[in-house]
Amino acid sequence: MTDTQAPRQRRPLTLRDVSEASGVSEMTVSRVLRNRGDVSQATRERVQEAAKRLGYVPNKIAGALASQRVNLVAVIIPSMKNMVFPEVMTGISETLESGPLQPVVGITHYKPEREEAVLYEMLSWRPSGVIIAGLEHSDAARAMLANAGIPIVEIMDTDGEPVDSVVGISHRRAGIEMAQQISGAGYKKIAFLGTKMPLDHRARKRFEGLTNALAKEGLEISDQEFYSGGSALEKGREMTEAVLKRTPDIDFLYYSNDMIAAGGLLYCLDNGIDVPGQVGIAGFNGIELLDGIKPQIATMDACRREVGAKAAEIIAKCTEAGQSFAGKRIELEPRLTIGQTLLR
Amino acid sequence: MTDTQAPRQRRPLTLRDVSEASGVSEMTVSRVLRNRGDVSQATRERVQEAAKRLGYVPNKIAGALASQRVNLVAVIIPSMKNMVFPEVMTGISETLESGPLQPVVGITHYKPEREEAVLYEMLSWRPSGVIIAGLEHSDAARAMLANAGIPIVEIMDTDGEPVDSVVGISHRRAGIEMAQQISGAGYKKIAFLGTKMPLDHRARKRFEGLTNALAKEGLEISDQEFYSGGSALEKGREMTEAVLKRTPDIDFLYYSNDMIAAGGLLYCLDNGIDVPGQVGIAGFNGIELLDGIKPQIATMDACRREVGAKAAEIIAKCTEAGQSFAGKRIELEPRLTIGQTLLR
DNA sequence: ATGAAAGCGCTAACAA
DNA sequence: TTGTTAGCGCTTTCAT
Repeated sequence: MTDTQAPRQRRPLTLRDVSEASGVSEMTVSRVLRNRGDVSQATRERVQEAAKRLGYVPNKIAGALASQRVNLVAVIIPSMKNMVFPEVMTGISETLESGPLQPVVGITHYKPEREEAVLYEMLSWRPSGVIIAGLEHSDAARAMLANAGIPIVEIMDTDGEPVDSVVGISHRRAGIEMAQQISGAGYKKIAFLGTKMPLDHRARKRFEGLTNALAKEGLEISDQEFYSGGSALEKGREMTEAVLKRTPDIDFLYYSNDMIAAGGLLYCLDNGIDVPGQVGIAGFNGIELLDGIKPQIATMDACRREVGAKAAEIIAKCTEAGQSFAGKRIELEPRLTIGQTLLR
Repeated sequence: MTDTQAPRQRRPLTLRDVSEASGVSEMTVSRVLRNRGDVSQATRERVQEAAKRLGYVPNKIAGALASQRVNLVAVIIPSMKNMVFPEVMTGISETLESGPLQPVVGITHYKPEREEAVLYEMLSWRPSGVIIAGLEHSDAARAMLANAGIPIVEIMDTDGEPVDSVVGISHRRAGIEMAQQISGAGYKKIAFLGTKMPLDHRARKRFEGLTNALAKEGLEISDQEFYSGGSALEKGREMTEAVLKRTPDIDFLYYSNDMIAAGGLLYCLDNGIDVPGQVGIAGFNGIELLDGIKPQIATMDACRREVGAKAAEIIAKCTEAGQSFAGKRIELEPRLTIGQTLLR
């Protein structure tokens, strides 16, 4: 166990300390530590040895100020409470890891005023780019994004006008496609169960897509049930029970996410309700966690990881090229899984 | 794809711009924007108006360098791929939100060398504190932590010597307590199913606690099965099938997390295996998501949210008090849930 | 209550 | 290949 015995100093070490310890100018030390410019092998080694011996850790704050380059990407998402955004984060992290950029996360709790505050906070670090969930922002937030002078990628949703770039799926289309599956399978009495939607724009758009498409087939939503907070699996059970008791002839349950759909499925199985014969079920998200549930739930994959990866890629490319705007529009195809809870 | 006409590549606004626009010195503008010092109401309003009109966003990089204060907390965790760390993050975020501190996350993928790199990276931002998962770090990482001159909180695990503070549960004790439940219920042929453990120190400690405690009762682990990657629910099924086929007289399945335990439970239910009569099942984590599964799985809560909250609190208090060391040790009590998959 | 001057620790640009 | 000189945009300190 070779301990590098750095003294427990109060004042953090600076380049000057390394410079003095190695007898080389600060500038050359800086060059060595960043692998920049031509430095002789001998000098390089002396500097590296000194830095390591002292336990020097560079100060990025100073470096960023001097170079006008901040290798941070602001990531602004509504929540960490279900797997959706952690998965997006995973895609972002994995993509950025190969380069110099690092993600910094801000959570909005689905509140526009929090989003505004978090965005302001983030922008004050002068990040190299912003990845932000959704296309709906307050006017002030949009203004900040538009004037930040850095690439902005709005993610998850493509139904609307982005400030700069957008990566995601069309939730309207997702709702429409599911409606086609449902009506195509012959279901007639359809219920929608989901989160309270005033601020969950993506769930709202799926709902709108669904109802519009059903309307074209002469069908309409026969019952609805909403929740907020609590254990999703448990809420799925409760809401399903409420709907089926209130409207016993319901023959299809469309949930706004897979977790509540799984709760609903478990409720049906427990109560001897035949799925998909008597009642069909579909969710949304393609949560990998649930792949093991039998019967497999019909769902659509929101491509969360890929969304994160593509968004990060846009920022990384812009940063490399020194551009402050990308103007890309990437609409991914949500993969439909029929599973065994929807007749075909 | 409509291109917005926003003026790109503008030089970001500085205090000087606001100063000129409001006819007040930079210093006074700075005071207004930070609510520091005495500034007349009239000046204050003029400055705020100008800042808002121009859309000025302060530069924290410069502010941090000048003030030697960086309101960031480095959070270093292994992964975002299951709900454990996002929940810890939620606890941290919620606690920090009321103050000036902001979390910055680094992911290690359970790799010591990544941990070292991420830590170095993080420390170079000169954060106000570090929250890092686990007590096992490379010598270099420990040295960096010890010499950083800021409060360090190691989280999730209390079985070992922290650099500074520690908040978590004892995984050894968690294993021991579960062993007592298992043997107390009369199970004799016990299998362990979990992640490959070389680097998952916490799962390893639970395993050790379990085997030691079982040994005292004259019992030992009769079979083991490990996995890595993939859908946890699915893996739970597969591993369970493998174990039960290989060792048909197994009467208890102890899983290293609730998700694979749920997969195992579903496998048993599908195959007409009586739980908990024929085979008992227990997991670990108290994943709220799974509360809706019936029968409810026996598990122990790792207090993830609370761990995050307490850790953040320690950093916040230290920062407020200007201290660089806390030396706190907070061992939380994992709550045991017997559920209906373990006889009593 | 307000302002002027002097850095914070580093890097860009140029000089030697 | 190495060193010198000016800042980066803000806050600290001290003067007014």
